[in-house]
Amino acid sequence: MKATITDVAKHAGVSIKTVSRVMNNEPSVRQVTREKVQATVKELNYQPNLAARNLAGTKSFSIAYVYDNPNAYYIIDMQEGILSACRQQGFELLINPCDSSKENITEEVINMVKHARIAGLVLTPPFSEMPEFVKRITELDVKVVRIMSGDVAPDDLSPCVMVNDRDAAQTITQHLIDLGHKDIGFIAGGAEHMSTIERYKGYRRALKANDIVFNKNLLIEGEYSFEAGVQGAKQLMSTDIPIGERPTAIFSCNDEIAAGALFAARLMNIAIPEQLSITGFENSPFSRQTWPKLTTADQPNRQIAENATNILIAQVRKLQSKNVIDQYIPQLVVRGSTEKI
Amino acid sequence: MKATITDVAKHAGVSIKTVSRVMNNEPSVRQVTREKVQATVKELNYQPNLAARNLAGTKSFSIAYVYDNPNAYYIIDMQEGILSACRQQGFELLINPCDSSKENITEEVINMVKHARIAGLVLTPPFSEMPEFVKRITELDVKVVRIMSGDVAPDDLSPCVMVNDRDAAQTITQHLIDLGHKDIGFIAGGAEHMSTIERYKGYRRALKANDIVFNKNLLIEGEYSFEAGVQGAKQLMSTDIPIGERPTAIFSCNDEIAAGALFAARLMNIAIPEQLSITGFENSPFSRQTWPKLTTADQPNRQIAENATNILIAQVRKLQSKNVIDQYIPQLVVRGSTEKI
DNA sequence: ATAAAAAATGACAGCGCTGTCAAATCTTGT
DNA sequence: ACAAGATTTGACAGCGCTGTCATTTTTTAT
Repeated sequence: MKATITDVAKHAGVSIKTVSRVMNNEPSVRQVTREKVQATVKELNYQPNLAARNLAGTKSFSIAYVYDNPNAYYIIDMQEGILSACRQQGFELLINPCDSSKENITEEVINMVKHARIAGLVLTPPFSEMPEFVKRITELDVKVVRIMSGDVAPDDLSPCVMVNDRDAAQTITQHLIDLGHKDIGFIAGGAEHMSTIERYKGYRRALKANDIVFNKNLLIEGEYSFEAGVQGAKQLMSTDIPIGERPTAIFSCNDEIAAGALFAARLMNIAIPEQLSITGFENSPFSRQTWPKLTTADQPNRQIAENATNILIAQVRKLQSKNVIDQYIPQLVVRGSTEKI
Repeated sequence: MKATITDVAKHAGVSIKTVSRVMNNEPSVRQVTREKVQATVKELNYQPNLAARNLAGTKSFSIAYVYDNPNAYYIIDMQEGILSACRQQGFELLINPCDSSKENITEEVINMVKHARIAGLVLTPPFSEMPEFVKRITELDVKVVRIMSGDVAPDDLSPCVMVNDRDAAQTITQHLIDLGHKDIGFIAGGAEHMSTIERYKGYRRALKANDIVFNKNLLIEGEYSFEAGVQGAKQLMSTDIPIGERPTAIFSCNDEIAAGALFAARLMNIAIPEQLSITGFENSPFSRQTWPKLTTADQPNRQIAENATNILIAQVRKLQSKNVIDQYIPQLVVRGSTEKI
């Protein structure tokens, strides 16, 4: 029924070992032989049996996705991207929900990696941003790829796919400035997230580029939640503040915060976007579930994950030894929550 | 390093075949022998190698989760429940995001099942509620478990874990009635979802039980979205309707709709819960991200999925041949969005 | 107690592949 | 043209387990 390596070998008139060599991109196969085998593989639609490979060889064809993130939409997107790359390359995906705040989480993941004979790990925040954790993992005989916020890799421990939140945040802020806003509030996410730091830097950079003096009263420290958005907006738009000193726009560190800010504005009878522009970040379903819909920044999570996984697999297969660093810049999506002043 | 079946056999003083029999719960092993082996297994912390099992045997130890659902929170919960059961029972989980509206999705899934030699499938809505699809799948040599809305299984094709939305909806409605509400609006989800039908039935049943006449002007057909909630609430609370005829409470078919309704109420300057009580369903993160927080119904998705998977695995291992039907009733969670009239 | 039937156990091949190592073939320099 | 070396190819064992079937042990019937 399903073609095996023996079938391919017979059809191609070579030994199974030669087929094995071709399938594993090993050297010491003449070009003509290689092509002959590859043609047969295609003809018979041969796909190596993963169980047999894992059993026979010392190599592994398992990739694990270790995650801990309250944002289900993000996880699902990532997972599907990773899965897509794995399927295409004949790897299997093991998913591993973990609690990153757990005392001995590092040991736990290390055990898992050893026990399940994992070839590579895909890491997203917060794991990708835990230096000690990453260091310990990379000391093992496992390849790692990190997806994280920033423009350059923090070290050379592994390939990285960087999400340039800074540039994207600058673009969003510039969008507000272009609309005539000068007093732009900033509601931060949790300071433990690199993304918050990066987005803040982008915001500051845009102000600077436009010679707008930063007003620290417009900065609200918060966390990535709806509630924080509500509180932040209330604080920024408080009636205790003279009208002229209230911001005319609010940069929220993500869509959830923005939704909260929008909500608060509504409570305070502030018209959006007429009296106040609000921006989000992430282009999550949230950003389409508000009224007006949120101007935000879109990052193609699925694609980022697929790309990262391909980089990881290239390392696992030793096709690439140096640590590739890739970068994505989230793109501005203009919707109804921002308007000219 | 890791114990193999040979190690266990040697330690226990039996042949590997006997160990194999014990591991697979096969008959023809004396009780004393079985216990001796089991003790050794525990002592050496032996776990059968999945790759070898899949390779050698005709049986499979792979469970697949086929899903298609826009609600990421639901999927993540389900997935983690399924994963937990699989881990405990030595099965592996393959995840399979699919597009249920695709023309030939049935063929696609069948191919996948055959190709990957899947032992069992976990199905959630919408797949679990597609009779033709389920029928085709169960004709294969694959076990299936369905998680779906209802109180009794629609047929005997597979074991089912039923989520009794009807009773839960009745409880929610009763809660509103107990608070003194008589004019209770109902904003439906998509009619293609069993859950919508069931929740509607529960709502009607509660009215009937309290001798409240159903007013069809209070029924809004919608879909599971924030926007539908906004529109539904606007319609129900329209100023075109004489004040006395507007509802004093709204039953929304899920939290997302409820969040929309809440939003609309805010727009119309209707105080929640003073002037209008609103209920959700599902106890999703949504229900905690509104102000006031939503009164809703909680279903332990993770646990439901774990339980369903255990039932599935029991079938796969032939420990259970008749189709177990289990039932969960979502529980009322009272929060700030409902109040005495 | 003994033969026949039933139950328990084990020997061994083989699942599809990779790793090792030996054999065959091709290059190169003279 | 030929040996020495380099490259390519293949034969075969074995990964850890299950399925088949033969063998041993236990039970049952006489």
